[in-house]
Amino acid sequence: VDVLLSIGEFSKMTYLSVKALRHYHEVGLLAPTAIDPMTGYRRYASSQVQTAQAIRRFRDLDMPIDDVRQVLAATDPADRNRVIVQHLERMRQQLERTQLSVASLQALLEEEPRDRTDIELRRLPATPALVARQVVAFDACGAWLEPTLARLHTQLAIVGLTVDGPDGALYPDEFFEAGEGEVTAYVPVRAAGRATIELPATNVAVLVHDGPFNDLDQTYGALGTIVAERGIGAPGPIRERYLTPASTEVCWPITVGTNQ
Amino acid sequence: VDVLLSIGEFSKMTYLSVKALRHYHEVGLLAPTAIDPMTGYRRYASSQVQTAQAIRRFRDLDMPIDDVRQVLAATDPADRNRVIVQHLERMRQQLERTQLSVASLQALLEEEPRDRTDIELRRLPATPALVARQVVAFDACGAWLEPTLARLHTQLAIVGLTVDGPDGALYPDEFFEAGEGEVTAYVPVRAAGRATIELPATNVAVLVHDGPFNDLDQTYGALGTIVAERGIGAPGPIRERYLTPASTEVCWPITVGTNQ
DNA sequence: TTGCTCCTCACGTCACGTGAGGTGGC
DNA sequence: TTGCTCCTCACGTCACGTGAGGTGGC
Repeated sequence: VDVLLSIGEFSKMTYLSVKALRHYHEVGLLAPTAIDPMTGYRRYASSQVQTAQAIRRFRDLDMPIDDVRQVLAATDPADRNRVIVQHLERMRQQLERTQLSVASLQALLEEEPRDRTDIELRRLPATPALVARQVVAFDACGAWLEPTLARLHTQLAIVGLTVDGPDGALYPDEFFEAGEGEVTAYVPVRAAGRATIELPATNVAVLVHDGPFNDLDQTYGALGTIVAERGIGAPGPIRERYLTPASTEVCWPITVGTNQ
Repeated sequence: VDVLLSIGEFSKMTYLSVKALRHYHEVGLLAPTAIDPMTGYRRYASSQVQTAQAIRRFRDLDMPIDDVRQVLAATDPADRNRVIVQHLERMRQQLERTQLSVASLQALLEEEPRDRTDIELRRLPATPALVARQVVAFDACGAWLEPTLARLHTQLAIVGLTVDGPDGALYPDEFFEAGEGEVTAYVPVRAAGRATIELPATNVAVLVHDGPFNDLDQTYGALGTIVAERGIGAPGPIRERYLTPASTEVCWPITVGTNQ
């Protein structure tokens, strides 16, 4: 037996507010089974309770409405599970980042800020490298960079090139200023080959960052401040060189060379 | 030495997008140190980098801008820490809820839905009780209910009244339909006293929920469906009775008594 | 008849992002 | 002069919430 329920009854049974139900109808996520042609009253079938509860649970986990729509539309249960698992995985990563972020923030609030003056002016020579370029959002960068560098190393092995120095990446201004930009991940190689590109030489101010990536902003702040104080800033992408998992060189473009 | 930075330089040093910086200026969260009167160009002092980075970290944790403003405005470090700790505590609870929610969802997707027909029609007699009423949002209810019932028990002991049955709460329709409503938490007592109120008698359909609170929606769905199928629904608040930590009676108001 | 439930429509919220159109500095 | 950075202003986005003004059913 399938009864028709008023929006109020349906609301109590699904924990969805009346406003939310009307919204889901409007955007086509969950349409009532029947609509009274005279009064416009929405009538929901009791068989819709399960679907509505699933919607609420996904929304509680901040799954976007479009994704929820996909889950519900998937006739193939494999498709459905794929979307759900993907979202739960994103959630898990999000939780992890949040926890790291909280820990880092608490440490920051307790510590004295370090005075960083150990910068070095250096000329980065032209570097042949295997590269990968991609427009990446600021928040999505970590998740992109790691597998991409791994992939480049695999390619290197296949082509028979030899690694010549630490991995790195170039970040253009708009990556920071607009929150999205074309990032270049690279692995330097000993000899140029068909698949390689030459990164141009640049003058940079370098500051080494030791510790978790979450605190990298501190090094950017310190380095950028020193460059600005000396008035030696130059246009061009910022480069990061990943010396070890716990140590990163931040290279800020400047006008003068090492001869200063 | 305190240099003035363009919005683009400042963006790179703080990981805040230019759009975000302009927004923070507009809402008065972070004003540039100087504004070029001719061009309108914003100039940020290098000493503002720390503040801006703190803002970004709080915003990364979804702290509302108004709360961030409070943190920054707090001259008293004790005040400041209180706001931060409060927010981190909210974050922690949020994470916990999310994890429970994910686990519950995964279980739900694997299990067969149970067919619940073990409902009982019952007349709840008029009940003298010590009560606490409060307008509570749906999402904030759990956090309110538990300490409130504990407080009522403390009061009881002081006044010398005797508990007479399990704790409970009344939830009016708008609590579900608008996502906020005046919830009544109560502890039944043996004899009415100056501090007690009598809950009126009602006829209800009862379904027992066993298991985590996260799955309570399933019981609401099943019970509401049965009540609707039989066409015996009546106006009035829904009552929950907390038999044990793992077992809750959901009582849905109906028109008929136990004599059906 | 009264109160209750439900309806639509327009606008608000939050924290920005998008994009048009334009200007200053080198 | 050209390209680059920066500016304002108006509107869009997302998932609803708010509130006005009104109607049907018992």
